[in-house]
Amino acid sequence: MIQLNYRDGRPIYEQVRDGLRQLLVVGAIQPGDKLPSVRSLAAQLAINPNTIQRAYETLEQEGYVYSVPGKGSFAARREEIDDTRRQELLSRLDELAEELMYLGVTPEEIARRCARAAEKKQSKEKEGPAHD
Amino acid sequence: MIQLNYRDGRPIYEQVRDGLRQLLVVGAIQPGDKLPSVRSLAAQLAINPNTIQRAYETLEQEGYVYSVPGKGSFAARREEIDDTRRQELLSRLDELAEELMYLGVTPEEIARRCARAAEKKQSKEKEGPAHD
DNA sequence: TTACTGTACTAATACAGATAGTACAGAAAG
DNA sequence: CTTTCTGTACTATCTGTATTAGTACAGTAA
Repeated sequence: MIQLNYRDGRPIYEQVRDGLRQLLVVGAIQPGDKLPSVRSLAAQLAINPNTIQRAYETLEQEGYVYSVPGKGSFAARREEIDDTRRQELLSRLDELAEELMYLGVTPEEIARRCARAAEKKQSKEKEGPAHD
Repeated sequence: MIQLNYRDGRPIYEQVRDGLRQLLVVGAIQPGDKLPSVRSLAAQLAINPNTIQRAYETLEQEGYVYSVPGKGSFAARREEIDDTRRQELLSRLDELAEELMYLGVTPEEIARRCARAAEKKQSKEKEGPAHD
């Protein structure tokens, strides 16, 4: 489900967080789906449950998941995701585009790559149940 | 010249590295220009020279600057910058666009932001001397 | 020579990531 | 109710790394 890389300089909890977010973005985990429990995922990845919990905490702050004590953690609907995450990504996009153009990449090339990513997403898109 | 933020979780040498790279990208530092020496910049920012040196090392690996013992560190020409940096940025762009569209941002909006960044760059662009 | 430059070490400190262990409360199923 | 799962909270401990401090060497230029 998630691949850890101990040689990577990034902390484990960040790798778990980014890995789970990626599963949500590509649709491997649908809105409303139940995520693995803190303890089960920790056992599966052979790491400490506290590390998993930290990853879930940050994902909950971003709005990607919500947790219910005693029940579990679940994938949120896209509409529920906090706008601050969107704004942060847009800021990163500006910096990224600016540096890419300094390196000689044309705006057309950048737009082309974004469009290609758009095609990859249109092949999915289903409806997930609400969580109320 | 560079603003340090000790509350930020990022290491100081990363803040220095990113700050210098930003100065290069926006054209505040032109190709061929001499960068402040390791010791002077360290004194200016009130940090240890070793921290500055580490920032310069990584910028040199990326190809943005080159250092000559006894003379100083200089901004490289854009053509000299290693292609691995370009490829890494393009990969990040793909992930960024994918998540942004998951959050409801349209490809048109993404392209519009990139175009705006392009306009900001066209107002500069001069010629810097070579370093041979 | 003198003073600057980059570079390369070592040692010590401080902080964050990660583990281990324990504990508590809510939810679901027997 | 009991059992078992769930998320959550807290402390203690170990480890790696960021950072500082200090020293040293070689190349460059006035």
